[in-house]
Amino acid sequence: MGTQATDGRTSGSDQPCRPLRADAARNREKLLEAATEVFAEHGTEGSLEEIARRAGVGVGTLYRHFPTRACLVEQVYRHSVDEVCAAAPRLLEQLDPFDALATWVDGFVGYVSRKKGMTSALREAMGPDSDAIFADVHERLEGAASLLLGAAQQAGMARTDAEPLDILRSVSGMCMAAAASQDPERTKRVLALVLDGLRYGAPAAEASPRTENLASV
Amino acid sequence: MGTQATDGRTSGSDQPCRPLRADAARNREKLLEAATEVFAEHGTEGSLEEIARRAGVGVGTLYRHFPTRACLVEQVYRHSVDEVCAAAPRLLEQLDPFDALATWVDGFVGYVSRKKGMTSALREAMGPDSDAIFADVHERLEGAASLLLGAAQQAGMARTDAEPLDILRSVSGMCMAAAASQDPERTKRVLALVLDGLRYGAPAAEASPRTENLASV
DNA sequence: GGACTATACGGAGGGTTCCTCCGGTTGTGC
DNA sequence: GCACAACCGGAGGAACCCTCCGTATAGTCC
Repeated sequence: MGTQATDGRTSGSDQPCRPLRADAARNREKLLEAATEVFAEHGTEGSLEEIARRAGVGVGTLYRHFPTRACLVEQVYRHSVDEVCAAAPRLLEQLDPFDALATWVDGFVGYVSRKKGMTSALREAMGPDSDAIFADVHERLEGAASLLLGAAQQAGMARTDAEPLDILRSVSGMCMAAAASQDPERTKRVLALVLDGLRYGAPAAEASPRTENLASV
Repeated sequence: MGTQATDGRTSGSDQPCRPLRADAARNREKLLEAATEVFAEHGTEGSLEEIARRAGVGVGTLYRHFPTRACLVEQVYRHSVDEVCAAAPRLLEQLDPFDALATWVDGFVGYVSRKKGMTSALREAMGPDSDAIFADVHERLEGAASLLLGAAQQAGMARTDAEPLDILRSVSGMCMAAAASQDPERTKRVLALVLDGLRYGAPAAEASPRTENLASV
């Protein structure tokens, strides 16, 4: 559930201040989860009191951890990215390289749709400061994609002329378009298409499409 | 002040229902103006009560005319487009073709910066229905630009290989970038640059840049 | 194990905004 | 000039925002 890299303080500053007290850390985690839910349902404008309620915590606690709505949005966003990135090496241990890639991409779709209004909310609230966040996130996502694609390529299960950014771009682009047309079925179809395209022309090609067996969203 | 094409009912449906009563029409207009102001100042999330207050009208009246925030945003948006489009032929009567074009583009800058958060607010609130609005608006804007550019080209005052969409795209793109960098001076400079570029290579070229005398925003 | 303190918690409360509802007012057609 | 449909205003209940402070507890030192 929790990712190992998320027990930092509220802000991005990495000053070595004393770690959170146990109960505080617990509540922080619960708040983050509740906020993820609420933002997914109602967008970034969802009620903060609702979030506190779902986390089983008073509003005061919420405000102490995240003094600002933007601050909360940022942390939820980072948390979401953490999870996606952390999944990459884990999947690689459990599945064969191509399936790992396919499953990861499926998770990435979830990430993209969850982050829906977050980026614009962040950009609006933090101005130019947001650039640093996005740059960081971008880099980490590319790293994860690179890891998986590289493995699939080395195993001869993905064409060698594809690049990590190709995947990120095409998938996130697809999600935007699909979100606009409100059609989850289409998302699935196009996703399968991209993945098959990725495999097409790979050295070890017995390219019978079998991208159906994704864990569905 | 009012544009001739704006006395329609609240929604986009063009059913020929009886015209608004005189006082209602007045109030509608006042509300639209107030909303334009408030949205420009505080974005699409500006207070509705504040809008009613500025229009010198009760909230009830506001809600009767515009049952939904999205509805109000849409009308303000359309109203804004109406004004920009209606200005084109008028300018063409009053000024020489190139000055008309330059002045219009200057007004267009105002429009772009005013519409700041509106498009995303609309898209969010109305989903796929918003596409029709944007298509319509897009077409009308291109029509206006085409009228002015055509005239300038015929008069030999603008290069002939430019197209209306070039202007719309470059100017609105410029505005976004400029808005991000919070620098109105830069906007002016870049705008002058675009306009001079438009004139460069025109048949009747005594191309001494004189794009300074724009009515400033 | 017990006591002490920095840290964290909860929720009451004052202010703002949202939206609805209905009694009173006014424009319009006859 | 009259009657009525159309319109107006703003009170009021609900939801939300954010702050503040008395209370509870985790961590530490003896």
